[in-house]
Amino acid sequence: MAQRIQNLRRAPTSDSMARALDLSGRRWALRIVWELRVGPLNFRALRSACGDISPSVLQSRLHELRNDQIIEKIPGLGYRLSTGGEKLFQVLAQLDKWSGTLSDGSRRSK
Amino acid sequence: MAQRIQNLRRAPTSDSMARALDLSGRRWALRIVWELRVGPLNFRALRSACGDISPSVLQSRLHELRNDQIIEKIPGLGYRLSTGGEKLFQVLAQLDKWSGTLSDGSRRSK
DNA sequence: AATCATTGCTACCGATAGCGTAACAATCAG
DNA sequence: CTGATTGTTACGCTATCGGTAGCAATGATT
Repeated sequence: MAQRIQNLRRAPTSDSMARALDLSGRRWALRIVWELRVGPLNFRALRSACGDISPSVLQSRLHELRNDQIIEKIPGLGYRLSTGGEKLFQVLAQLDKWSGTLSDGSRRSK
Repeated sequence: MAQRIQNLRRAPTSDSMARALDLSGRRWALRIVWELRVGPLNFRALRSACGDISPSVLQSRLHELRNDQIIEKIPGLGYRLSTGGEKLFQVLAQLDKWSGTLSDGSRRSK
């Protein structure tokens, strides 16, 4: 593993990766993708799945995610992952596994 | 009542995953981890690697990431990924691959 | 020692993003 | 019709972010 890091030593962060990281850095963006993993959810169901996130923020994220073609809106059904979104979900599945190792004594710092 | 269709079966998002997603949702958090993949960087180098992020935000993220034991501070060397941080890096490597497929026509929406 | 450069970091403040609540029109059930 | 449920927007408030400047501490150079 130290070797793997070694090999990447000179690769600068790609534009696409910077975009992906920027996307991830918006509140609720990944959570929304994660909640859609089980199938389509409509606006209100999605909202409650995310712990009653503010509807204005949800609306923003939905637009952005649609813009990036990660989710799509199906009239009468709600929102669901696109093909690309399902690929992103695979990554999040890894994150889910990793999250189990997150130290527990970590509450918001200041 | 239409809700009977929605909330049938769903593995609820675990607390640890919610924490991980929350962490990812803070600006620059994952980018910082990503930039540290090449090895330790000191405060100013890290800042410039992230595209001259505001030092106050960087400082906050560094505290939080240290709190979650994702990075550690090495006196005289700067900041580097901890063991857990390197595991997170593996996940980000997946994200990096995925990012290549991110649709290009997506500029910030509002 | 005096000077200069570099370091990590903080202070300040304007700008933006996010939150919470309340509503709205449209649709559909009864 | 009435009443419930939908997606969505409006509003005002707070928290977070961003940009610039500046500090004290350390180390090198003269």
